[in-house]
Amino acid sequence: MMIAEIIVNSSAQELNRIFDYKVPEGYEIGKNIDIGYRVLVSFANYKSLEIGYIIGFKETSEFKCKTISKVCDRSFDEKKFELAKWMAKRYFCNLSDTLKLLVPPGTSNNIDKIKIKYERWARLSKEYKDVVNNHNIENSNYKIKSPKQQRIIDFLLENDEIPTSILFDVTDTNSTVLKALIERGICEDFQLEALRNPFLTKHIKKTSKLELTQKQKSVLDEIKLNEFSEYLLYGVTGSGKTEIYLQLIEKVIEQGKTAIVLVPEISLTPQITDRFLGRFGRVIAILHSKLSNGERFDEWRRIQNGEAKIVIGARSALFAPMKNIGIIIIDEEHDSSYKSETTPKYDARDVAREIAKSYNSVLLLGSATPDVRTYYKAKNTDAIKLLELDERISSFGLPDVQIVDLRNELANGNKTVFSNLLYNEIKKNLENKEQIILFLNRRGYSTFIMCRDCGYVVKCDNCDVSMTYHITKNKLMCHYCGAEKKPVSICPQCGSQNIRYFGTGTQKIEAQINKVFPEASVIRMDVDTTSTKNAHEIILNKFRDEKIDILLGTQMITKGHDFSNVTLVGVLAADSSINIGDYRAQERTFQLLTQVAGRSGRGDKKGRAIIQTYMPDEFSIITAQKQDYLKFYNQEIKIREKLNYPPFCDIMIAVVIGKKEAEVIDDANKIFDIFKNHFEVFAPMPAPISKINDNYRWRVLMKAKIDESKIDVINYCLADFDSQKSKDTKLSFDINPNNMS
DNA sequence: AGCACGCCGACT
DNA sequence: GTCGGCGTGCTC
Repeated sequence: MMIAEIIVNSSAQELNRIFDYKVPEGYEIGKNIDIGYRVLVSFANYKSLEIGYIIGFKETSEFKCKTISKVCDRSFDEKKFELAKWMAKRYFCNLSDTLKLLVPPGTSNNIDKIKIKYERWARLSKEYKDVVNNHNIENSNYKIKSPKQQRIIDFLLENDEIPTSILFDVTDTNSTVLKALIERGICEDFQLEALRNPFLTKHIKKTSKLELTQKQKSVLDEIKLNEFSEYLLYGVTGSGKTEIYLQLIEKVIEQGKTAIVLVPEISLTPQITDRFLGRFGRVIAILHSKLSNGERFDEWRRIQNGEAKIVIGARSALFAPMKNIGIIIIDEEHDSSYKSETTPKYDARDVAREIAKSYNSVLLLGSATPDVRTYYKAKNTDAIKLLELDERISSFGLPDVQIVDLRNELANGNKTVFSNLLYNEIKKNLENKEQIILFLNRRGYSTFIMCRDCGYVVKCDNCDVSMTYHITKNKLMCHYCGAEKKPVSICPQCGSQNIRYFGTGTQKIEAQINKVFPEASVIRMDVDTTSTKNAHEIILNKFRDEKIDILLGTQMITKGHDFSNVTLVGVLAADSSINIGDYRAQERTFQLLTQVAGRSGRGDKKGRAIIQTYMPDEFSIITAQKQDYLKFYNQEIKIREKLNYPPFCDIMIAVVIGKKEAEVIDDANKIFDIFKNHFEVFAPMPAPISKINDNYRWRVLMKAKIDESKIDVINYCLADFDSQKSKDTKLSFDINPNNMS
């Protein structure tokens, strides 16, 4: 009697354990059943069968076991299983939550929903071909009178087998004509598995290896394949990082290995995928959130059967069923999309490191503006090797960046969103038929209080963090230490009463452009205009091909696009990212501004960028003007050290969520009591968004330097809390989350 | 979690 | 009487 150990597909904490089931007759381990197989089992008194995953076998069980109802496909191998176990522990979630990542996305809850797609093909019958080969057509009963039928036969003689959709298209016929031929025994039709193609139909220029500069060559030589090591490739925008990726992957493929390339939310960067497609063709699979479930399923299958050797995708592409991974590349490694905000709340960079270790392969992080934590680690430890590319390949170098102090504009009576300088430069570009990108960072919902005369922003006395206005309490609060202040109506710095909260959206700007520059054509790109499939690509292609004058957008326009005719970039307000109430505010501002400025002057003309701001003295803005990452880093790291922020510690955030505020507060206090014995814990306080969907949210913030042993302590504390907590509350727990909840 | 069982109040 | 509200308990 063989017993299989099974994890059921439920994220309920209570069911986060192994259940034993009998293996049905006729199954043999290693042959048609193994660790990683997906099964259907009868579970509790559920009406329908439950999905489960086999994670082990044994001879006997202390329970009287039910038998597995159905053995499905194999979802993961043992290496992936080890990874799932590691992740469940490292990210404090159920094994079923991490196992779910290993099956094709969209199939974890319903296996039968996605089906293999079939396509109808046509060919000539063997009998007919025989007759043709013996030149007996004229004498046979296969003589054709209909010209349409003749066209199909001629085409099939040329092409052997062909999907009917193409056949009908080329020969201008239809299925009735084919049907007649089939009835006469001349043609046959058959079904073939079809793969859905996620690429927008377009021709991609085949590209070949570029000649590397001396700097690129030495970087390439420093990366040693076939052993685990982690590298940070710090290279200024336009320094040729992508070509290094391409040549590394080429080497890896030559060795018969595979490669994973992560990019930030891939649908935003068609240019990167085009470049990979142009070099490698369809050995590339692509995985991202905008794919339909069917497309994703097919890409997954192409990877599984070995047809695809290179995967490009968002963070979840790490879990594609690749074998023999030779390199993992994470482009724009500082991007926040690499950190998952939903369970399991993993950081793709940590998971990638774990995978690279298990395959003895290389992890390469690339960025022009590395995460301060990554750069610190590369600079101060042996864990990451630092590689640098400090020259832009374009002969014009980095764009000229000018800063406009919006306080002066206001003082001079200019109440529009365009400073005089930006207005004039836009005019110039419109006259010269050169394109413009305008960027507005509308990120976040947090409002902030600022003096329009002197630029003063209310900050917490204890932390270097701007304070957020809480309307329910009518108070300003610090999201880090919980300090409160009364809202100010008079500027404490200059005494002005001209105090306002800010928030302007791209739509408003679009209307203003139409008014101020009626002669210009504008295309807007933000969440509202890119909800449909391939919308990003369509908008960007339109901007490029139809020579639209101005591209206006949020974050999403900053990533990896290469428009040679863009010579002016305008940042309408650089402040909104500084005042987001987060210790990473300066870092994000610097990254954003550097990236957006880098969009300018990528062709054969010198680029310019204009940054409008109320805070021209902020070091993130000053260093972004010179695009001087090292100067920014050196200043930022000092502040982080002084205030004990990452990389000098890690920040843990526990949020208790529930309908009854008293229970929520009670549980938040329990968290505080349990964790205070092991960590530096701040007193519970309402989360910055204190109520969502009628659920109260209280937050407990902690600081600690996290290592493997601390992970054990946290797991122990969480289990302790779980045994004490109210049934009606939920806990969200995350280390170094993107936002402070 | 998801589902049934079971114990009390309101309604044709 | 019984329909149905949701509190309780179990899942190999």
